[in-house]
Amino acid sequence: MSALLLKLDAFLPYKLSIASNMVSDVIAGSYQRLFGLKVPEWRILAVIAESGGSTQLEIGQRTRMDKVTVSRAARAMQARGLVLRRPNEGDGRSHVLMLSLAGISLYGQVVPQALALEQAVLASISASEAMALSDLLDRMTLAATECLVTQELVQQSG
Amino acid sequence: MSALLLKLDAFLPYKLSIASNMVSDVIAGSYQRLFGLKVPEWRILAVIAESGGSTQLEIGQRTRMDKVTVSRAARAMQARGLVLRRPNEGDGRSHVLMLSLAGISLYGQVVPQALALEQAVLASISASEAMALSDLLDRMTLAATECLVTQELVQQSG
DNA sequence: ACAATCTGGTGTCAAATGATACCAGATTGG
DNA sequence: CCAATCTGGTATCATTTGACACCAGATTGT
Repeated sequence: MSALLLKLDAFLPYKLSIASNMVSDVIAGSYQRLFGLKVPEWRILAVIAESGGSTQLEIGQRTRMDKVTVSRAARAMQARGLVLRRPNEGDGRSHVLMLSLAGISLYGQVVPQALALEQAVLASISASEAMALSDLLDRMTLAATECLVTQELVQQSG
Repeated sequence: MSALLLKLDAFLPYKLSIASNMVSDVIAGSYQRLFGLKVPEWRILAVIAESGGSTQLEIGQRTRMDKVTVSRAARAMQARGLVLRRPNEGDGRSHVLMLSLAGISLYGQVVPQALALEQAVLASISASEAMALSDLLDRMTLAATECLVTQELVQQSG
């Protein structure tokens, strides 16, 4: 029928999207139900816990989330008492976000759940396969990033 | 600091999400720019082209898109003259969506572009690695689907 | 030091997405 | 048959998401 063949089920970007959406649904649903956390919120929790303290800018760069998304999620978590804002000594415009005791405690509950979910999703995948998958995802991310950059250049000149 | 260790950068669901979003951005941007097609629209185009004719229900099941999303995208494509609606002889409630000549023509342009983008994203990945990736994504999708089902059961009984 | 510019963060608004209610046609049971 | 229920599809509404404008504070050049 068509000059070139395209089987949607074999099209990798499509499969990647389906897999990611499925996994995200599982994770998002679980965190929402158990902890009342949305995805941006739990990402912020993770980043702050790892770093010990970050500005919103750093969080955005690290997680590739929009700065508006970060702003909203951070305020919600502050309102819930999970996150504290300390003035940033180096720059009066930004603040350093840190976990409160409640935030640390919640993080302690979230981590085992996260690892359990990861195990569930990787149920049928061996450790070496998981490492290979991780590497392949990195390479795809890198290649896609380069595509995006050149696209944006075209956008500007066109 | 934390009882259990969680490195966000090594957390596979997170990496999967990042990779998928990057790739989706590349594809979505390209199709929007070149053909004026949004992701749901191009998926519908692909499904109809492969099947030769589908109802919206079939498209939704096949692509896991919400039926509302399918409905809107199908109407937009009909308005653009890419898609025709024929009454479904077996069921008066639904219609069979088919490609018009313009739709077939557009599909002919879209397919090579899709394959080229796939190649670009897979630039640093060998054919055998791509097959392995495809297989791993399938298994993750399956595992996540099972998780979702059990979650929904919990939701109901709780 | 101060004018001009730049940047982190937030408010506002528009577009996208999904849940719910609803309608027309189909199916089932008496 | 026809009443009751079910299902494909659409309209409506609430929520989420991102683009843009804006503000306060920082940086740079003279």
